Amino acid sequence: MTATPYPVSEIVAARRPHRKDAARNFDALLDAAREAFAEHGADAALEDIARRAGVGIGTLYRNFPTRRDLFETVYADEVAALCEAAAEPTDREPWEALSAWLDRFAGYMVTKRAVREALNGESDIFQTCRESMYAAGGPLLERAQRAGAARTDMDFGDLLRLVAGIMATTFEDDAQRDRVLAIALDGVRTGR
Amino acid sequence: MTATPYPVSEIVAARRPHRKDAARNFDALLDAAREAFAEHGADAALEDIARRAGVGIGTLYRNFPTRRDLFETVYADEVAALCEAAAEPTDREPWEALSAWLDRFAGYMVTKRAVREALNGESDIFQTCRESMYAAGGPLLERAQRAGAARTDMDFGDLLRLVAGIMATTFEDDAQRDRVLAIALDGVRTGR
DNA sequence: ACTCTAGCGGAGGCCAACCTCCGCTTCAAT
DNA sequence: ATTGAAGCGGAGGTTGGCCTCCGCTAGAGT
Repeated sequence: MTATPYPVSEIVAARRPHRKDAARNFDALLDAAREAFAEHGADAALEDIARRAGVGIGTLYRNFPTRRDLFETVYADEVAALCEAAAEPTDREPWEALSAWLDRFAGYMVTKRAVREALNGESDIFQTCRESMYAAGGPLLERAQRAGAARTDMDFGDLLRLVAGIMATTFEDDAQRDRVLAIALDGVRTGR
Repeated sequence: MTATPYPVSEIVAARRPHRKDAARNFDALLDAAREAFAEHGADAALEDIARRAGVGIGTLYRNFPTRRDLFETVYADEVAALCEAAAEPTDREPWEALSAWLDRFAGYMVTKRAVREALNGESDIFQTCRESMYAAGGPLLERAQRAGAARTDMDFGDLLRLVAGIMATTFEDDAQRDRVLAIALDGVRTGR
């Protein structure tokens, strides 16, 4: 529970209202939106989100004047959590540490696909998210590369997209997804 | 131009009307839909598709009573073309032949993402498509495996999803996409 | 306790896309 | 050439999500 170590964490904090009831509604809306986007994709009905959160549609629009606003905030909130996960100190092997974080990243991406494609890269917030993400996860790859455990002709962006792409696909079952992800990561790993 | 070598080819052929004007409209609608789906995703407006095709909305609904019908037919049409590409005889090395076909597959998937996610696996036609696809492309992988050029602890389905997932993601530029795809395929390749 | 203001909620107008329906047109079989 | 049936198209009713607006509620400072 450290204080906003990444710029992306500020994005949500800055929007959160001060009054108690308003803050509660804000949180409820964010939760409801996350859930609805995961379930129905990017074009989930805003009225449904308000209903899930137990607030009026007016309250939703006050907090998030546009659909895009809501997307951005949900997304930033997720990314902030992910960054904090990467920052937690670990005593694991370089490859293990990287691979464990990628698993976590993969888990988030399963539900975040819809949001990502809706914002489609044309957002300021996107830039901030990317920076925070790189700051948080990049060192994990670099450490693995220095240890000779990961190929050096790729960068962290390549790696994220590789994993994100695989997670965005539907598989027959989780076993197949894991198998495919493992094969792809075999292309990344060196030594061993 | 051989006669419907794969079951999937029958799907479209069976729907195509016999009267000359009707057949022309059917083809125009399919083209327009393919284009619209690639451009606007799965929720392209049907009225817009009819307009592109230069036919009335009534004609669209007569040929494709539901949105799903249209999706399925467009998708089946694409898959049929892809299967024919795999069946063309080649004198290339096993790995080269596989890899070249996967490139073609990748190209199709770029635009087909929307359709795939809309049908979301819950379609009879999907099953037929998969069978034809496996019949067409599976031998390419098997040949590479027998030649010791591809790992044997994966099947053709794993491979397709690996490629499909990567192609479904957005990249900074085509170079990054190619780089990432190459890394992933390094995980598949053996020997060399 | 009092006040005053930030915040609440949902009725209702707007609009865009869906889909039906039916009078007109065009094909092709005889 | 005739004719009847297959096909055409788009007007318009229907649905459902979007967003505004304003009278009411309840938090927080004094």
